[in-house]
Amino acid sequence: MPVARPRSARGVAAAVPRLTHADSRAPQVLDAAAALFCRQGYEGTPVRDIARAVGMLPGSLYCHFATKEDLLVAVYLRGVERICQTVEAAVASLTDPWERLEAACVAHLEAILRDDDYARVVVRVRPADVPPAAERLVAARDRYEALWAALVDALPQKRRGDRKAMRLMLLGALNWSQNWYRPDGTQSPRSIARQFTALLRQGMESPA
Amino acid sequence: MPVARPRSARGVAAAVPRLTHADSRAPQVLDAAAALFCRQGYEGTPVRDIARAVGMLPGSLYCHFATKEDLLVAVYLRGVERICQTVEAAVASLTDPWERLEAACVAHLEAILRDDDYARVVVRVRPADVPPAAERLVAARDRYEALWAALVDALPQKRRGDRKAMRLMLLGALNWSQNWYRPDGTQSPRSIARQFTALLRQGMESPA
Amino acid sequence: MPVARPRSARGVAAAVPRLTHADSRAPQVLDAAAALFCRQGYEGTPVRDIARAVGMLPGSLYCHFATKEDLLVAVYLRGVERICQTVEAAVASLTDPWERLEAACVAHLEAILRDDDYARVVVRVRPADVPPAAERLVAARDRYEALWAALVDALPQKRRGDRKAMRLMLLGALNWSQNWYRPDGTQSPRSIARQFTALLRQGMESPA
Amino acid sequence: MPVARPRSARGVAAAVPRLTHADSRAPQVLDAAAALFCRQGYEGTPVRDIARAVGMLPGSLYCHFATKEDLLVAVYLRGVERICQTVEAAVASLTDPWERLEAACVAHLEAILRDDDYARVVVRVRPADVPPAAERLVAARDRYEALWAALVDALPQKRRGDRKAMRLMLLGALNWSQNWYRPDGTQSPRSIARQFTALLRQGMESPA
DNA sequence: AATGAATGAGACTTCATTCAT
DNA sequence: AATGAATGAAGTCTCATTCAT
Repeated sequence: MPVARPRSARGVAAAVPRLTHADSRAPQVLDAAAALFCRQGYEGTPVRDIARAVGMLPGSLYCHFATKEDLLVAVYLRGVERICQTVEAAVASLTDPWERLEAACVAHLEAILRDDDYARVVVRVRPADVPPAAERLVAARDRYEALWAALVDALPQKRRGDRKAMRLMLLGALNWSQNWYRPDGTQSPRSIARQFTALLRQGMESPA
Repeated sequence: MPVARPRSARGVAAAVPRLTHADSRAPQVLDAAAALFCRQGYEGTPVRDIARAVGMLPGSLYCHFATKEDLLVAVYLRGVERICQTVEAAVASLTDPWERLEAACVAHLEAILRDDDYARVVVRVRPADVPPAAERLVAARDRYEALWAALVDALPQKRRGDRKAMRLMLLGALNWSQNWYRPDGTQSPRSIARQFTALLRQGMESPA
Repeated sequence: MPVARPRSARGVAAAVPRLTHADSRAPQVLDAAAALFCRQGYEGTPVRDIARAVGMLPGSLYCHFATKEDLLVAVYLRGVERICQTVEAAVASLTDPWERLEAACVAHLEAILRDDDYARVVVRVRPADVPPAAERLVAARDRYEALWAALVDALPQKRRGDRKAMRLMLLGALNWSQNWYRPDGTQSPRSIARQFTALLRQGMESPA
Repeated sequence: MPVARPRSARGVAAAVPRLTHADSRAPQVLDAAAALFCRQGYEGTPVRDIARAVGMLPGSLYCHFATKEDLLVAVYLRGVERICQTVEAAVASLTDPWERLEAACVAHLEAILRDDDYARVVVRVRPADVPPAAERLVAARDRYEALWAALVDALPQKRRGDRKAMRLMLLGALNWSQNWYRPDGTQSPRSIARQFTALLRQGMESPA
């Protein structure tokens, strides 16, 4: 039974950066959530951590997002949107199918390994971990994969094969790199992307 | 659902009606934990669920494992052990390097997609989710990957390239299939494994 | 979600964007609070619901009422005032004591079961639920009960008996009807009131 | 609600009141919940208060009841059961219909005003306050009311009238007394019950 | 080996209220 | 008069773990 708090004024100077309306901190919340979700996972991140990261109390988050789940959905959808744009931008000026594919791989890896917490969440969080939102997440992810399907379908293909299998192989290999990539290692996202693309193109048996 | 008894053989039974060590239900607990961890993840599985699956109360699990983490470690280590054996057995009778690789892929996929909850846990659970045990888990996983390194290194290679990249690509693509594989789909673990291997061997540009 | 405008007509829009006092939405807030308190109770009604019902934000309510409690008190007092007037008006033109009592019962029931959210709150909300305001609420309710005491005391009484008991019985039975009355049932507030009055007048043993 | 005793007999009480299995405190929890629900209502009672009343931590309650709601349901159902028994016992040795009715009123009032916290909850808590359990509560309450219907139907009736109305009037008046009864007043549950019954039997117009 | 009760920390969320704008 | 963000306390509930029996 929460009791009315008496109306005493609250002390403290105006030095505290009390924010104006225009300064909605929802974007900051989103950023913090993305940063934590991609590092600790969804279940592994208490809302309190997100709140602390932006200097709020846990309850204050609910001014901006109705539930923790909504927060994840917002991050995820934005992640899909961003990586779609990133990849599309990366291939926009190219015409050769293999060049386009390689550029997409580079962009994808740079995003999910280094640059874009939102995109990282898309790869890190399993939709099935958040059952009530799973459908929407999967739908979004599918949009992104459609983009890859187009890239793959554009490749010249000298031999019979399942393009779908190829897409699954490539994207799986790229995504899984989140599990082993270390930023301080010898490989860069770009170099990994190139190697994977080359392998896929020529195979190990091709002559130099 | 008794599974192969864990490593060490153990002492004799007492005369008292106490259950002998051989009757220990630890293996059942381990099975249940593997089944749940690989489906719901480590954090997503309450010990209560594991207990219920074997008809015990939560507290009773602690007769067999000191902590939930220990339980995970036990499952994980056994998972590595089993998939090592599975893959080794699959390639044992083969000599051709590519045949060996393909057989390994088939065995790996059948294990992590269908047959072996322990192995599935190895692919599903991130060591980083369980910080205090992470090192041991990674060490075990590395043992398994060494096996793949050997398989890959044995391949004849006509062109320069990073064999490590190839291993990471292949294994990543295989493991990631846990995220999209559906048992009721048109593809079987075996057919996926074959496609991936062929792609890696010949690339998309090779002529038929 | 504009609510029926309260009694007074409203002047024309001023040139100045500031609203005049006549424009105050306090009455609408009061109406919404009455509607919600009588349906969901005091504790069961978040201020947010009240705000939403009048198209405001929760904080904006505090321009009109210092606390949620004040809001309840305002509703409650007005409820007492209104049901007093309603009942008084209903008996004003009658002189026969039993006719007056019956008319009062009809008016009371129509108010608390159907017509008057404010009056309903008086019956629904327990003063003890709002300790700091309890005294004022009870005092108001007592004013209303005094009215009933007068109606009952005016009855001719052939036998000894406790008029207070009679009042408590009748009013209790009427008020409790909030717990079982269904608007779509076969009984109307009026028919219930008549039956209760008749029973009280003649008892079950009286001959027809 | 005694729980099955576990195998071993129990030693003497230790100084520390550590309880044995046989001492399940579920009944104490239920008692405490009944005591608090009937005084503060369901929503007005935090589980923490119930826990403190039995010297537990809030979380510990969930060993015995899955949710706060389940706790209420358990209290409520038991309340119905008890007041049914109380009233049935009170009328068992009587044959005269009016004597039986009066005895029932006395028993009912003594229970809901003084003796039986469980029964008080049945009168105090509105099923509609607990939507997911409302149906079960109403069903239980209906069982009790059926008992009253039988008592009322057994009355000799000299004039036409709605027995249902009579039951609703009487029970409503009795139940509402929870809102005004004060244990330190001049009236006892018994005296109230007698007055109400007499009024209902003879009405105010009957001669002495 | 297993039980059943209890713990204590921490999870997400709600809510009346405040306040600069 | 109203907004929108934030507060801080409190709410119900979960969960790994402990321990006497």
